[in-house]
Amino acid sequence: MALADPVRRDLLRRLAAGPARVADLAAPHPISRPAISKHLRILTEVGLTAAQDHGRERHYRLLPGGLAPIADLIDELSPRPPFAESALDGLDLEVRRTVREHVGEQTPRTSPHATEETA
Amino acid sequence: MALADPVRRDLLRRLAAGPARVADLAAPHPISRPAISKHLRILTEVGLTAAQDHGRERHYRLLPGGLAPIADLIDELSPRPPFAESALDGLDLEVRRTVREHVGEQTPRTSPHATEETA
DNA sequence: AACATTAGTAACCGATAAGTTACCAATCTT
DNA sequence: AAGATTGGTAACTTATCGGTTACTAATGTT
Repeated sequence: MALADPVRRDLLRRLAAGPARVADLAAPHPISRPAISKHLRILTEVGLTAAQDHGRERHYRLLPGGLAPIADLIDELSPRPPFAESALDGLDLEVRRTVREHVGEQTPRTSPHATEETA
Repeated sequence: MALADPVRRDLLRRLAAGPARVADLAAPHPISRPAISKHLRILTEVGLTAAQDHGRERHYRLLPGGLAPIADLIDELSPRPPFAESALDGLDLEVRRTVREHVGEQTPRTSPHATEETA
């Protein structure tokens, strides 16, 4: 994903404040200009930015539409209206939990990763 | 970023429909179960999911709050109300463009990446 | 008690990604 | 026209990532 890289996110934030030349975009970053160039290419390829040449400089700007796919994903992952099924699953879990509770047990296993709750 | 991987996005979509066991989460994917385990660890580390043990099975569920950071980013990148500065930059670009227009020029350079507009 | 099932860890491998330096092209400046 | 500025490409290096197989632990089943 294009948003995966912190440098790229930074570039986008900068561009959210308006178009900018490559040199200006690169300035705040400790990495080489070719590296910035690559990031800009990636952002452009996925439709998040676009460029316009003005003589020897190139102005990049944000294409807000490019965010749509991610926006879609996040609300696809927000079980807002129809959390009916979800609620049922939760009920199911609750039932099983309650049942096991009455037999008495602990759950160690091989130090599982961040199991937080061991209901 | 955790959302960078398609498998992970799939797991999240599945979990959006309610909690699930690891085996069920792994089933639709052609990759090995340890690979799924890794993905689940990553998702859990960034706070997108959580797990509960039920005997020998482990139920993962979505933690909707985990999406906040990305949600924040996307609307941070949406120059909605204060696009005043942006508008000014655009104007500036337009001015320079217009000026150059009257001198006559083409812009080839070394086959730049997806320059689209060469105003 | 023996076996099957569920799931995590360890160690390793190949591909990808992000960075570097060196170089070139085009445009502006003087 | 010479030199400086701007920005992209090429080739390479290294670190990270996603995957694999082999193994182990714990729980459930018969």
